[in-house]
This record gives sequence, C-alpha cells and structure tokens, in this order.
Amino acid sequence: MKELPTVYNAKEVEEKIYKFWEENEFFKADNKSKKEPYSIVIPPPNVTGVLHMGHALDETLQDILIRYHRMSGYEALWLPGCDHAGIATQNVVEKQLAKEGKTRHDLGREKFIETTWDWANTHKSRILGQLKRLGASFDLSRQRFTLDEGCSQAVKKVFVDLYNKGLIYKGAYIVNWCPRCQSAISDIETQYETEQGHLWEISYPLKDEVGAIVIATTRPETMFGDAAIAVHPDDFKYKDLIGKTCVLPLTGREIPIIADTYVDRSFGTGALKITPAHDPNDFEIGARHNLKPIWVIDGEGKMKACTEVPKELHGLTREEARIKTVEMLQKQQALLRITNLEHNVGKCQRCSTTIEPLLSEQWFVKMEPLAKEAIKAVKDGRIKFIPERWEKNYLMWMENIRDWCISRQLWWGHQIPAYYHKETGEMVVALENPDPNNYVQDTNVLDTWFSSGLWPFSTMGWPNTDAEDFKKFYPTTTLVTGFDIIFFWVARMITMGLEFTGKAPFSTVYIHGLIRDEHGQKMSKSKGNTVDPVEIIDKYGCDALRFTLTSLCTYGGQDIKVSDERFEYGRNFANKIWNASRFVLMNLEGDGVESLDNLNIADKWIIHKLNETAKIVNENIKNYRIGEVASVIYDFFWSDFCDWYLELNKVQKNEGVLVYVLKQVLKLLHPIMPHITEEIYQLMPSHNKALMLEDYPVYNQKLNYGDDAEKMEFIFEVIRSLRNIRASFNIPLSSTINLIAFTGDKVFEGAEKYLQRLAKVENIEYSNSDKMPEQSASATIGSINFAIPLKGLIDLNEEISRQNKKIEKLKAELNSLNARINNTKFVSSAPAEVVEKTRNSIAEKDAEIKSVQEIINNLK
RNA sequence: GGGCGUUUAGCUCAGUUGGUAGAGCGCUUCCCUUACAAGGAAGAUGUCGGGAGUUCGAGCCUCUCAACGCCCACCA
Repeated sequence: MKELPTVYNAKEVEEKIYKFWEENEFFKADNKSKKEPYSIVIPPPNVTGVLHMGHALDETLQDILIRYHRMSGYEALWLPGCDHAGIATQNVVEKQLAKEGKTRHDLGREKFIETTWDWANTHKSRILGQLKRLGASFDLSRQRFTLDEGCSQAVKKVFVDLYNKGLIYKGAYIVNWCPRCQSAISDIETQYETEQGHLWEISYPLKDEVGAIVIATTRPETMFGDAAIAVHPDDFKYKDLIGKTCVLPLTGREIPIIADTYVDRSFGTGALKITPAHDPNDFEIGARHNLKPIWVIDGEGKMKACTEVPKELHGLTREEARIKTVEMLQKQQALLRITNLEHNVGKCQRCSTTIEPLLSEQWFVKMEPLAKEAIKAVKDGRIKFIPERWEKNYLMWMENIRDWCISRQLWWGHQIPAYYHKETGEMVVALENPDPNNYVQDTNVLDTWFSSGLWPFSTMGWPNTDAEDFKKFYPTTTLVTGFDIIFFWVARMITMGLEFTGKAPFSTVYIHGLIRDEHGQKMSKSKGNTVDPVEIIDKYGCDALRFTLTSLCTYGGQDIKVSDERFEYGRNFANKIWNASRFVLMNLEGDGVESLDNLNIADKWIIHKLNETAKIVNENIKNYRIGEVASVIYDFFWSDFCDWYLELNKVQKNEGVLVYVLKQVLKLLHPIMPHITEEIYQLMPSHNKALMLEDYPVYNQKLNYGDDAEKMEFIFEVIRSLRNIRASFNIPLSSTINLIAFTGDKVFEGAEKYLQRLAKVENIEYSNSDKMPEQSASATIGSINFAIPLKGLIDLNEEISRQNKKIEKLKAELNSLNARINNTKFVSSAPAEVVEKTRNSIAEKDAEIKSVQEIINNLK
C-alpha cells in the first residue's frame, strides 16, 4: 500500500475521480434498459449565469437522488442543459455592445442573434463545466438547450396547436412594459416594491361654467392621456357633475365626467382621472365607457411628441415630466394639495426599472382552461409536492390564474410562428412560413418560460412520441427546485405537460429552501454577500460542500443560511473519513476481502448498527428527508465506527468485518460524498469496477444482532463511567486501575480486553459481597455496582458529593415517574406498553437508587 | 386585504403518528496515546416566544397575543 497523506487532498482526488467516471461513461443512461426508469431533468440554469450556491444545493440534491436510484437498481437519467434566458441574456449582450458604443440596432437582428449565440455557447460550456465541479452525474450526451433545434420544434408545435385550439390569442391590452428592456413582461415578472410617493390633487375646471372637479393622482404626468374623470355614481358630492365636461389644465382638452362604481369614494378626493392607455384599471373602465385611449408615454418611458402633450414636455422621461408637470400646474394654481403616500410600484424582475403599464398589442395564453387539469392533477395526487404546504400555494395561484402575456419585443428567443402577408396583412399561424416571398414572420419572440415549460418532454424527443428517450424516461420522476419558481416554471410544466402529453411531467415536486447569507439576507451580487460555491470547493472540497449543504436541509424546506465557516463541518467529516479509511487500509494483513465469519461481540454490534443505519437511510431518502440521511450516516461513521469500533479493533481485529463495514458505509455515503467514497473504494484491495455502480445497502433481517448489541452498549457504559472517574480524580491513563463488579454474573466475559485497552483496567474481580473496599470510587450501571479501589488517590468528600449528585438526579426522575404511575387516570388511559415501560423504568431507577445509596453508606 | 413560515442551549439549527429535550460551533478540564489536533477523553448549559385550552401526559394538537420574515393581490 502506497503512502497516503494524513490530510485529505480533495482537489486532486475530485478531479481524478470525476474524470474516471466520465471516461467510463458511467453517467450515460440506456433507453433500452429493462430496468425501471428514474429520471430527472435539471432546472436549466441561465446561460448568462455563473454557478451560485442555489445551484450547488439544487444540483447536489438531484445528484443524491440520481446516484441513490442508480445504485438501487433503476435506470437513472439525469438530463442536463441550459436555458437561453431571453431577456437576461439579451441584456448582458447589449451591455457588452454598449461598452463598444454600439446598440443591437447597429448590428441588425441577424448579426445580433449570431453574436448572442456565440456568447451563449461559450457560457453554456462554462456553466456546465462548473456544474461538473459539483460532482454532477448527469448524462452530458443528452445535454439540451431551450433554443436548440429540438426544443424549437416543440415550441412551434405547442404554439400552433394552442393557437388552433383558441388558447393563444393576440390582442391589445394593458401589459407591464419595461422601458429599459423595451418589452412587455408578464405579471409574475413584475415585482412590487413599496415606495414613498405623493398624492397630488389637481383641479380640472368645468367647461362653460364656474367650478372645478379635483382629482387625486400619484402620476400627474399621465394626465395628458386622461380620457375622462370618473366618480362613484352614488357620491352626492359629485352627483350633479356626472355627464358634464371638464377641461384638462395645461392643454385645455375637454374630457367627460363619468360615473363608475369602481371608484372608491373615500380615497383621495373621490374623483379619479382615467388614463386608459397607461393604467390597467383605467383601461377596464375606459373599455366599459368606450373611451378612446391616448398614448402619452412611449416605449422608452419618454413623453410622446404628440398634440396632447405640452411641447415643453416632449421627449422628457417620465420622472422629468412629473416634476415639470407639477411645476406647470403650480404656476397655474391648478395644484391644490400634495400629501405623502406610501404605495407599491411595479418593477422589472430583470432590471428593476419601474414598469410602465402600457396598452399594446401582444400575444396571450388563455390559462383558465389549461389550469383545470393542472389543478386536478395535484388534487388527485398524480403530482405530489414535498413539503406538502406548497400545494396550497400552487393551487391558490392556479385557481386565480390570469392570462399569460407571452410575447416579448426582443430578438433573442423563439420567434413567434405567425406570418403576415406583406400586402394584405393576413395572418397565418403555422410551423413554417407558408411563402417566404410574400409573408414575413412576427418580429416578437416568446417569453423564455414558454420553452422551459416544455422542458421535461421537449428534451426527450417530443413531438416525436416514438422517440426512445420519450418512451423510456417520460414522464420524469422527481422535479427538484426552489419555491421561487413554482409559478414561473413548475406550474407551466404541469399545464403544458398535461395538455400535450396527457401525463403529468413528474410525480413529485421536491421543493427545497433558498440559500441565504449568514444574516438571513438573500444573496445578491449587488449586495456583495454572495458565497461562491467554486471558491468553497477550492477551499474545502466539493464533497465537503455537498455534505454541509445536505446536512442543512430540513424536511420543512426551511431556507438555509451559509457562511464560509459552515463548510468546515463537511471538510472535517471528509478528513475523518479519509483518516479512518487510511487506518483500515494501512493495517490490512490479509487479502482485504470482506467476510462475516467468526463474529465477536464488537463485530455483531457494529454490523447491527450498520444494518439499522441502512434501514433509516433508505427510509429517509424515500421520504425526502435528506438532511436526516446526512446526520444518521455522520453519527454512525464518527461515533460508532471511528470512536468505538476502530478502537475495539485495535484490541481484537476482524479484518473481514472491518472491510465489510467500511465498504458498506462508503456505499451509504456515496450519493452525498461521491468523490472521497469512490477514491477510498478504489484504494481497497478488493473491489469491483466502481463504487457508484455498486448496490446500495438495504436492511437485512439476518444481520439483526440486537441482544449482542445491547451487551456491547453495556460495556461502553462501563467504560464511560471509568473514564469519568479518571477525569474526576485526575487519574492519568498511565496508571492502571482494578475493577470490582458486585455481581455473580460474569458480565464482562469476552470483553475484558476492551476494558483493559480502553479504560486501562488491569484486573477484574466479581464479588458477591456488598462490602465496598476502603477508599474506592464507584459506579452504578443498570443496577450493578462497581468499585474502583483508589487508595491514596481518592478524595472522600469529592466522591460523596459525586454520588449524592447522582442520587439526587435519580430521585427527581423517579419522583416524576411515580407521580405518573400513581395517577389512576394515567394507568387507565395510557396505552398498556407505555404503562409497562413506566413501571420498568421505576423498577430500574429504584434499583439504581438503592445501589447508589449502598455506595454512599459504605463511604461513610 | 388574503395566505404561509419562523420563534428550542451563548450562536446556527434538528426534533417523523403527543410518552422523561438533541447536533455542530463556542465554552470548561485533561491529552500531540504512531488513523485523524480538521483529532481524542470527560463535562457544563434549556420555566422549548407569552397566555389559555384539550389530554393521564404538550416542544409537538386547538385558540389567542407578540416579534420577525416571505408570498399573493393591488385603491388612483
């Protein structure tokens, strides 16, 4: 055996091992396999992105599930890929062009898309490279991209079909418009932020008579687009004004005063200006009253140079125009009052620019009919959310679903397959351009989530339903993601999957928490509080990162706070694994083959413990209690295997069992810490091709050695007591002690050597008397008393106080148990086994108290 | 306005059908015992946010109050 370093070198091992797996194509799934399929599609990271801690968690959990199922006899496919991320990517490329003083218009659409493709390809391989550093066992031969040929075919097919079913329509509605992206965005891409604003009260004089109507608005600059003033029909203040005409200050345009129940009499002045082209509610009211929308703000968020807008304002931004408008109103004394108002302002998810509600012609998906089945699928259990509470969240959104604006005024994305006749303008929606000479394609592209919504089946060969992958691996099994994209992505996959394949695209949605910084803040580059997973991997190792993240996952899916130092936990564990394994390997004398022959009590104990651990681990993985899996294995490895079993082996070695237990625990741990476990496995003298291809350990009834395990635990208790006594009386390990057990049973039979080694016990004596030798320390385990003669070493008072402390604790416990058993209601209502258990506890405590009392009496 | 989550040891958090509170870090004492000081041994620490209720029994169930956080809807 070659010399192994005392400190685990994660970086070197991880690189080597990953290469080993890749070169052997162990990640490749076989669609012709007879094994039951288990498949996951990756939530495709944005090509713009750099790997962040959220990915690290998400990918780790998926890899654990994939590796576990691969080892458990499934044909496991983890399909990787990236999302073209429409707006996000276009933004980044445009920013880069801006550095060269160019805009996308300087390049033209074709050239711009070409540039973006280059950019995307570079970043695609970069992010996949980073994902590999996480140890991801995905099948790169099946790597997909939302904008690749296959996905694009699926997108077109879905669009055309939905259109033909009447579920996609085009029309002029108010949409959320981002003036910076210069595109419409969907409702859920608009995020509201509370801002301190003002409520301006503006007086609109009546036409041809004395008097005025005062309206209140937070956006005075939109007044030029006013098409009416609305009041509540029952509002006595304004009753006489309904039907009259008033005059817009500054421009003199005449608008009617109308009545609509939408108006809240108690808010502001009770009179509402109606701007149908720039406010969603006003649009609705305008439609009810046949008002003509007037556009006064353009796509860049600047005041239009139209007759309705005063010349002074032409070309000003919304913000500039607001100030200027207020000034002008003040000069005319039309501004009556300004009050502060906290209100919510819509922001673009991608660039935080204030959204301009804008009336424009866009494409929409009619969601309600699609949502029906998507609701049913979750309600009837075809799709299960873990944790369950997210179901409620999903259902609430689905049940109140609104139409989805899918057209974006971008260049990067799936161009909408609608074609217009150059002369007549006639529109054809079709997979291909019916006649490129006479028809031009719609210039809009689709929302990036439209194509991600098809991801589970567009990546499997659909629309070709005969595709081998589609037949074998669709529907997928589990979807792993964070709750932040349930609406954006999960909901859309479910609706689209059901509509186009007739099947739920996955049966379980496993929702984990979000990664936060050590103060619980969301990580973001602008805040500068990010923890970079690649840096963590460099510093602590990938397995350490994976183990730490995994151990922090709770069943409830709580958010996870991380800081650099937290990863020491995983690193220390990796190092422990390394050294324990190194110890086993260094001391091999035989052939290093595992065997379960000639079991001694220590062997039976560890085999029993291992078997129990395997049982719990399997149960917990199946129930998505992944954090529990990590901690159960950690405890077994560190406490049972290292702290006890390896120490016991120093006394009496059973190499076959040692190798067996190590190998089994490596298998158990492999899904979480794949590199280190594979490396050690490969270093073992006897092994097969790869650990990742081994069978995952399961519970084996034949390996249940409960009784022996209990005996062993008794020995451990004794050893702990002896160590405690040594510590109390400062007896160094260099001086041996003698042990007297006050029992006729040879309770240490076969374990004497362990006491000798682990507690430095020189001689064991059994005694039927109850006479404590002078000057001894003593212990009580169960009801058996032990004495350790310590002539000249013991402080009698110290020992009496030690024993008194113990008896006090026991008495308190006994009292509470007695109180319970003396309660007749407890005896009559509690289950028999609980009563029984309580009685046993009382008996044990009683005996123990008596034993300790005896000791105390003897001391005096 | 509607919904959800959190509150447990100094810190970060576990706690799976209600049955005598756990981990890691930190802290105290001792130990470089040739697998590991990124380690070993021994130890201390909790009216489980407040209050009420159900129950023989509540960290866990019900109600209520408080604090913090998130999501949805958006009244100009």
